[in-house]
Amino acid sequence: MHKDDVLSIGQMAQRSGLAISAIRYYDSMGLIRPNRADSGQRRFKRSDIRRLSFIRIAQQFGFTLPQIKAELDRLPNGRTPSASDWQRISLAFRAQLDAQIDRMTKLRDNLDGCIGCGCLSLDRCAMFNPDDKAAQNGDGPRYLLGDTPDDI
Amino acid sequence: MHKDDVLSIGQMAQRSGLAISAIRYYDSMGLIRPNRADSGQRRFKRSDIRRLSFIRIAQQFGFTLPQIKAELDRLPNGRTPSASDWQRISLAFRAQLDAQIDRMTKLRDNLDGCIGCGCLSLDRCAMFNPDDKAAQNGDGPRYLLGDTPDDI
DNA sequence: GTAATTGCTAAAGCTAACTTTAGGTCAAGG
DNA sequence: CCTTGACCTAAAGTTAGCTTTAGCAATTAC
Repeated sequence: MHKDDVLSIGQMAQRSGLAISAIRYYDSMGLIRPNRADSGQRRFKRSDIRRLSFIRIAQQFGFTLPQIKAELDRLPNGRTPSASDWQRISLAFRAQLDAQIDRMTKLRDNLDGCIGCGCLSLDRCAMFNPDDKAAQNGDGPRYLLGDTPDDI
Repeated sequence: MHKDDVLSIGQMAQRSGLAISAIRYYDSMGLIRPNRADSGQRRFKRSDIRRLSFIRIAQQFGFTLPQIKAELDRLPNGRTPSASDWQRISLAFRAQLDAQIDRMTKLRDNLDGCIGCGCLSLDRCAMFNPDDKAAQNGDGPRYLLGDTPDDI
């Protein structure tokens, strides 16, 4: 009953939907640590499928592989995420996601204000000057969408 | 009065906040087409500052340089975006942005449902199975966060 | 028993959007 | 006159996250 609990890399690829090369890459990065057969072939535990799923999801949330590795490394004894681990981790995911949505939404608000506003000054336009950098460097007013007399 | 209307690449970098190397790169990609002095140095028009600003903003919206170039190329005679150009273009931006926000929001909804749901099946969990791929490949039920008897 | 499949490693290649480096030109200041 | 600084090109390097290639070993199928 425990013979089939060990999976080859090809089986892992099938079950996870990842490419074999990707799994090997994760191994090289230390995100998974499969055992090795005497021949040198990788032998995965079933629970490693979960690790791979976890990696894919974390990537969707915009985390880098080093960040994901850091999260996995926090789990004692290299175990795969349990339900309570998941709860803690998902809160971090949620924060990351909220930040991204927030950024996008602000961008959209700026854009919406900009579409109809007719504001043509680079100094004042929130779209072209989101963090007010241009307003600080004192190069004088510049024009964005309207042509300055000199431009014509 | 028209002497200062021509800007060197260094002045462009200062005014746009971009690195000189980036501006040269955009030139090599055909996103800007500055004139050249007899010496070979690039001579920019004031309105090119607008083109650079445009590039930066479009990038924020997730467009690639080839896409941005395509948009700029649609402007007759290589002119910089006018107010009405901007209105048309910003609608495309808006669509792109909405799609991204939508994607993120769906992800967040999945996550929220997942945090508390205790759903441990890879088959049914929306988070780990967003496009129902796993449900199709008939590998039988697999477990994600709960340990299968065999895993212990 | 042999052929096909699967696995292994190390190293190079890929994409995007640049930056860095190396080597050279040109205008202005002291 | 000479040096400094801004500019030039072509080519190589960078980062992330992989994939591809080359060359070889082990496993599986018939």
